[in-house]
Amino acid sequence: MNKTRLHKLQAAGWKVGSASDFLKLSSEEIMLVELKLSLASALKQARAKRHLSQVDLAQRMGSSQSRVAKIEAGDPAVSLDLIVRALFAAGVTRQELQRALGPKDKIAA
Amino acid sequence: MNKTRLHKLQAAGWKVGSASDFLKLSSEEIMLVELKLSLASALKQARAKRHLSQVDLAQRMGSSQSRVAKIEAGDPAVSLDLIVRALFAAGVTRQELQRALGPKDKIAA
DNA sequence: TGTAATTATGTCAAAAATGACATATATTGT
DNA sequence: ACAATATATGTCATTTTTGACATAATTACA
Repeated sequence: MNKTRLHKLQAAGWKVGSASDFLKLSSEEIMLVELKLSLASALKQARAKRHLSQVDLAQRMGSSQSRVAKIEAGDPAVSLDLIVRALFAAGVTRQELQRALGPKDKIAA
Repeated sequence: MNKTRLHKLQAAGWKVGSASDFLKLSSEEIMLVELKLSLASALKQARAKRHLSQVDLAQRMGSSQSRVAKIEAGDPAVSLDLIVRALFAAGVTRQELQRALGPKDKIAA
């Protein structure tokens, strides 16, 4: 998930200690991962609610079944873009997406 | 933004008409673009509110000033992942992110 | 006005993500 | 148990995205 970490120095030096810097970056990455997992979960629900198979959804979004499976499995090598595209393809509205970002994900029948 | 479109046929054929299929894909892509633009806007606000320069933010997220500029400019070749990472690096909470997804983006002083 | 700081734009090699495919493993209905 | 159907997992060539860098344009402030 990280890149060419700790190169820094673009303009001025130091700004943040290396230890807290490390922790900060980690926590932000954790937030992103958690966000993705929430949306992956929301996708599973949305797809189930509409009785779509992974193949169906893959067709709708111009992707493949295996990729849909990976999205729902929370595969780290899946972009947020793809997850959100899947949600939209599954018929999720922006408002529903917003709700899915909330603390408690309600399971509507 | 699209890929190897219209290859289809994974399992069964047809499922959706090509015309409405085209429109559907377009509308979903539009939704994604709009979402990105909203978040780009939210980032600009968040960064301004905290008096961070693009260089500051770039350092915080281990990226570069030019990339931050591109995020905020709504450059289509910027991933949702990067946008959200920028928001988190700018100190935006998940709850605030949720609000930013709402219909009206309130401009808090 | 100048000049320092900030932001915008373009390019590119390297890194990451993608769709497609094969195939394994459930799950469901008979 | 069997056969469909659905989902999971692994691999890989191609496409997309990335950070870095150069540099232009804009803004702020003396």
